[in-house]
Order: sequence, then C-alpha cells, then structure tokens
Amino acid sequence: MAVFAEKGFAAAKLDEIAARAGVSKGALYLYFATKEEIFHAVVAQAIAPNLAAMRQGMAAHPGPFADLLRDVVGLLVQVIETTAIGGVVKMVIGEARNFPQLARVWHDDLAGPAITALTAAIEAAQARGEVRAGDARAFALQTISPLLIGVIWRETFVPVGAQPFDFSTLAGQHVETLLSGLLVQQAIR
Amino acid sequence: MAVFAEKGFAAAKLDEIAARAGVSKGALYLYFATKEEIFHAVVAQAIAPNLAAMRQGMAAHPGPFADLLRDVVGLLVQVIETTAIGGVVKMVIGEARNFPQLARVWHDDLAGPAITALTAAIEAAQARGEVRAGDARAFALQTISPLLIGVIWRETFVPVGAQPFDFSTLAGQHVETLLSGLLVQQAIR
Amino acid sequence: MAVFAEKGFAAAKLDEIAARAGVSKGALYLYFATKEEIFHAVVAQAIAPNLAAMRQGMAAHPGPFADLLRDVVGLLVQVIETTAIGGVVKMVIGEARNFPQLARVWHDDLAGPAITALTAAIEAAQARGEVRAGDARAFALQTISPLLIGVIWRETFVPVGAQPFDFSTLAGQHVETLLSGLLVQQAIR
Amino acid sequence: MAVFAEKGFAAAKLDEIAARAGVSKGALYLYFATKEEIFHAVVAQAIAPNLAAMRQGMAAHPGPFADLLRDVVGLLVQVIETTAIGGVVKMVIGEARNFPQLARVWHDDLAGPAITALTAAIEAAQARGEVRAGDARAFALQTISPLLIGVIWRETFVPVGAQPFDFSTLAGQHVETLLSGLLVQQAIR
DNA sequence: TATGAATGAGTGTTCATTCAT
DNA sequence: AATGAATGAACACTCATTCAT
Repeated sequence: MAVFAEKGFAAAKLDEIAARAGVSKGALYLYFATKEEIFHAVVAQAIAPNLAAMRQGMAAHPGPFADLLRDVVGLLVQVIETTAIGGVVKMVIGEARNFPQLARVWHDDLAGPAITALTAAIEAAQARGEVRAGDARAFALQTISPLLIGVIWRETFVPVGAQPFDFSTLAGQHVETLLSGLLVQQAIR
Repeated sequence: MAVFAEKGFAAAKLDEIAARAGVSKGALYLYFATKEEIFHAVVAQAIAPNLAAMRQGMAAHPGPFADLLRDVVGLLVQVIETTAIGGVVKMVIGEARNFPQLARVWHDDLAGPAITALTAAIEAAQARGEVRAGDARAFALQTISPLLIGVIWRETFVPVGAQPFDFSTLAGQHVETLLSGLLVQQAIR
Repeated sequence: MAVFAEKGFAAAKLDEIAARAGVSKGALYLYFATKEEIFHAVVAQAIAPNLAAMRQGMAAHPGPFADLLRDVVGLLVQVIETTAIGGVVKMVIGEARNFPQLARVWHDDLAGPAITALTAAIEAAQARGEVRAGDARAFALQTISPLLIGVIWRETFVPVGAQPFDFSTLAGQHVETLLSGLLVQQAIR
Repeated sequence: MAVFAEKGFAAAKLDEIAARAGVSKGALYLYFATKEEIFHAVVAQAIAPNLAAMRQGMAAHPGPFADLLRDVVGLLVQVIETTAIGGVVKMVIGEARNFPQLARVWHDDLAGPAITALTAAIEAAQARGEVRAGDARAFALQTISPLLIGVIWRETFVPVGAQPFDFSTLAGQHVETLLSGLLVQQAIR
C-alpha cells in the first residue's frame, strides 16, 4: 500500500514493492497473479477496517443529534490519525478512471453506504424536529468534507512545506459550526 | 490535460496525447523537451485562470461577511461547473508525491494564497464583530470543503454510477449553514 | 525463419531475431504484435512458394505416369535444394503440438492437398491400367517419403558429422524403384 | 518424455514434468542436476529399447532378402505401434540444433548403425545376385522412409484432423513395391 | 528422501525519445 | 515545422534452481 499510495499504480514498480515487503520479486507471484491483482488486494484490504468503523459510528443513535454528530466526526478523526486512509484516498481518487471496478467497490461498499447512513440519521433528526429542513444528503456531505479535505491537504501539500490542519481543533470547531446551523432550536444547544 | 487528468502522469501515453492534440508524436518534441515538461506546462497553465478567479473573489470586500461568503462560494461553483478543474485537482492530488515541485507551485501560488486570503477576510469579519471567535483558517477550510469534495466525488464515483451532488443546491445550503453558525448575532440573520 | 528453424519457437529470442534482421527489438513490434505473430507470419510465408511449386508439379499430366513421377520427384528435389524448406519442416514438426493452428494451416493448405493430388494422379494411372492395384494414398506417401527423410536427415544429423544423401542420386534411384514396382507391365519398363 | 515430446525442450516446464511424475519439483533435483540432464536421460533412455529392436532385426539373415525386408519393416511397424518412438523422433528432430550432442548420440548409436547395417544387408543381397545394382545406402533409406514419414504425419497432422495412415497396410504394400523393384529376378517374386 | 516456498536472472513487451526525411 | 519509423532502456512476468524444513 505504501508504494501504491506514494506513486500511483503505473509508477509503482514491483521491484520496489518486493523490496519494501522484504521478499523477492518472484515471491510476489506466489500470492498474486499480476500487478493489478496486488493493487486490488491492497485497496480491498483497506476497506474492511474502515467499513467496520463506519458501521460502528452509524449504529443506533437514539439520543440527540448532537451526540451522533460528535461521534461521527470523532470517529473520522480517529481513523484519519491512526490509519493509512490518506494514502488509500489518494489511490482511489487517482486511479478511479483507470480501474472503474475499484471505484465501484469503494463507492458501493464504503463511500455510498456511509453517505446514505449519515443521510438517514440526519433525516431522522429532521423528523424529530432537531434539524432544520433541507437536503439531508447535502448536510451529510458538509459533515464529512472538512476532515476529508484536511486529509487530502496533508497528503498533498504538507510534504512540500504547507501548514497542516490540526484535526482535533478542526473537528471541534466544525461540530460547533454545524450544530449552530443545523439545529432548529438554537437556544437548546 | 484531458489525458493526464484521466490517466495520471505515468499511465498517460504520448501517443494518445499527440493523437488527441491532432499532431504527430514527434511534433510534441518541437515544443517540449520531455513528457514531464508537457505535464508541468499543463498543470501550470491550469493555475492562471483559477488564480485570476480567486483574486477577483477575494478582492476588497468592505460589505457584510455574508456577501463575501456568497461571492466566494458562488465563484467556486462557477469554476467547478465551467472549467476542467476537477481533472486538475485529481492530477495534483495524485502526482504531488511524484512531482513535489508541482505540489509546491500549486500550494504556493494557488491553494495557499486562497486559504490565506479567505482566512484574512474571516479574521477581518471577526474583528468587525460579524463572525464569532475561532480558528479563522479552520473556518476557511470549512468554507470551501463541501464543494471540493463534491468535485472529487463527481470525478471519482459518478463515472461508476454514483448519484452526483447538485452544486447550486449544495452551495446555497452550505452558505446558509455557515452563516447561521459563523455569525455572532444569530437573531439578526 | 532462420532463428525459429534453428531454435524452435520457445528457444528463439527476439533479441537474436532482431539482430539478424538488422533492426532493433522494438522495431519488430512496429510490424508484429507478439512473438507468436512473427512466428505465424514466418510459417505462413513459407507456404506460398511451396504451394506454387506443388500446384505446378501436379498440373494436368495427361502423359504416361512415369513422366508425372519424374516431374514430381524432380520438383521436390529442386525445392529441397534451393529453398529453406528443411528448416520449415523442422519448425512445423516441432511446434505442431504447441501451435495446432499452424499444423492445421500446413495440413489443409499444403501437405493435405499435395497428398490428395498425388493420390488422384495415381488413381488415374491405375484406371488407365498403368499402375497396379493398391492403396493409392499409400503409394503417394511412398513417392515422397525418401526425399523428405533425406531432408530431415540433413537437418538433424549432417550438422553433427553424418554422411548426407545426394538428392539427385536418391531421386533417380527412387523413381526407378517405384516404376518397376508400380507399373503393371513390368516388361515394358 | 511425454512432456518433452509434447512441448519441446524449451517449452517443457519442470513444474509439469514434476506434476506428471507425481513428485515435487524439488525432488527432480535429487536425481538430476539440471533440466538438460533430465532431457538427456529421457532421450538416452529412449535409445535402448529401439537399439535392441534394431539389433534383433538385423541379426544374421542368411535367408532370402525378401525375408529380411519383411522382418525389418515388420519390426519397424511393431516399434511404431507399441512404443513412444513418435515423440522421441520429434524431440530429436526438433532439438538436434540446440543439443548437438544429443543428435550425435542418436546418430552414432542408433540411426547411423541402423542405416549401416541395413545397407550392409542390402549389399550382401546384391552380392548374392538377389538385388539389382544401385546405391545400397539409398535403398536402405527407401526401405524405412514411408514408415518414418507415417509416424511424423501421425505426430504432426493427425491431432488436427488429418487422416492417419494404417501402418500394416502401408508396410505390406511398401514391401511389395520394394521387392518388385529391388529384386533382379522379378519373375521369382 | 522429499517438499514447496523463495529466488533472481532472463525474456517479451512497452513507450519516451530521436532523427532522417 | 512536421512526420513517423526506429531505438533501447525499463519493466512485468516466468521459470530453472536453491534450500530451510
């Protein structure tokens, strides 16, 4: 994953992958038939843990919407700070056109369900009168965007000297901003 | 740009670039010394119009913060809907590690100044008492994130059947959400 | 053809083929998509001249069978002594199992028709009472066998010091032997 | 032998040889140092039985030449129909150039002596006045050619749908043809 | 004795780059 | 200025050979 995330599919060399894996080039072919298969395995493998995290975050949130929001954003921060999701996101964005099947898997199994689940939770909150009217799917996108862009910023510009964003700060402030805007009764907050 | 945006640097073939440009492969070398030079030219060229747009959007906004916000987001929507920025963003994200200089140019000339200018405008609004306290740079990131993620979503998942986001709807709702959260006096809204 | 005939398909190296052709390895791919395609082209190309020779040899022989026989055998000797048929025969024998399509082409377009035409000519001679009764196809095989084996002997054993067969001597004596045996009226001979 | 005969030396894979032998690839190296050594063993081993057959066929034939001829041809038919000689012949023809030593062994130990012995027998018959004058070595080649070509035909073209030759028919008719032509006193026949 | 995972040199194929025309 | 045939270095993939178990 490290090599693919760094270079992209085409620029990744099996020699380097093998070297970093501490095996010979030939050994790769004992486990994978082609370079593409290695790539798919890497990308597929990166779905599982995030899938689990997502499901956990979305599971049954009967409490106030604010709690759900804090949990979701907090979980996202945790994933961003502890996993290699940054590299995977880059890989998926960069190679989606070359490997549509890969984009499909990531959309159907991860990104799509995540957005859908979040949208449903927001709609429930709207139904309960907690959240003001509006396109729930757009609200969902707003919810996760700053952190995702923060990751992409980290992967893209921080290596050349850009100032990174602190994810905890960003997350806290983002939740505040969202709540003040999404809640119908702002006094309650 | 079309070829590089679709395939990435390494997977882009000069044969295809030449074919789409309607010239022979050899002719490319009359204007560029290497493939990399073509790539840099493409990426550099894609900075100019966006730079202009950004400067225009940020220029002297003495009026209320809400107006600035609407202008900035509106401009972003326009750029997204009328230019090939989506492909460029993909290219920059995907190739930043392979071409640090490219990332540097994009950061130093475009992304960095844009964030900085927006941050400054927000700080000014904070100083005027229009915007509540908080990390202005984080507010700036929040401002542009949903639209950027919307573009990336379009580039990555829409080609494999994902439902796209409507940028006008997204923009309008996003501005509302931001304002309600950023303005100190919410009653005024 | 020289390289494939010498080494066989698998042991032939594109480096050597290119070198002997006086071009670079890459240049081969301007004209052929794969090594296999080069091989097929070589083998296919080797059919044409032999096909022509065969048709010529078989064409309308109203005269006595002995004349036909002398012409056919004489033509075969000429082909053997002036073309690269030896190498081609080796290639076809050696690679028939690996490239069934190749064997099919050679059988359907060359070996099969040749045997069939010769068989027909022999049957005509039998009908005219010139040739004694018997399996005409087996007679046909007898007709061409010694020269073919002579070629194979030349290709296989002569390079390691075996004594070659003189094709003219072999041909003359073979025709005599056949005539004395095939003709019904042996006294006439 | 099966694998080498089917694919040729270069295209034969040790994986397949080991699999068909029912052992592991590593086990091959307990008995042979290299692939080439396996190949030599296979080819050498294929000499023995044929050598014995040949010696038997050639052994002391004081009787009439016709008897010798029938015995030799009959023996050849038997070998062709009961042993894997077809594959071996293909191997030797196909790999003679790549393994001159192999060609040498086959020539010096088998093909050469066989032709020589047959030639000697024919010369003896000529001396006895049974066989007409002529190049005895060419007569010898004539004697064995049709059956050899029949084998090669079977190995090369029958797998792609060619009509095979019946070896018994071929042999019987061939002997007749030879005798009528080779015997001085044709009336005797 | 036997295994089979691991190796790495070798080969077919690609593609950025050159250059005669 | 433009072409496109030709080059050759680079890379994915194969497979004979090794060796720890």
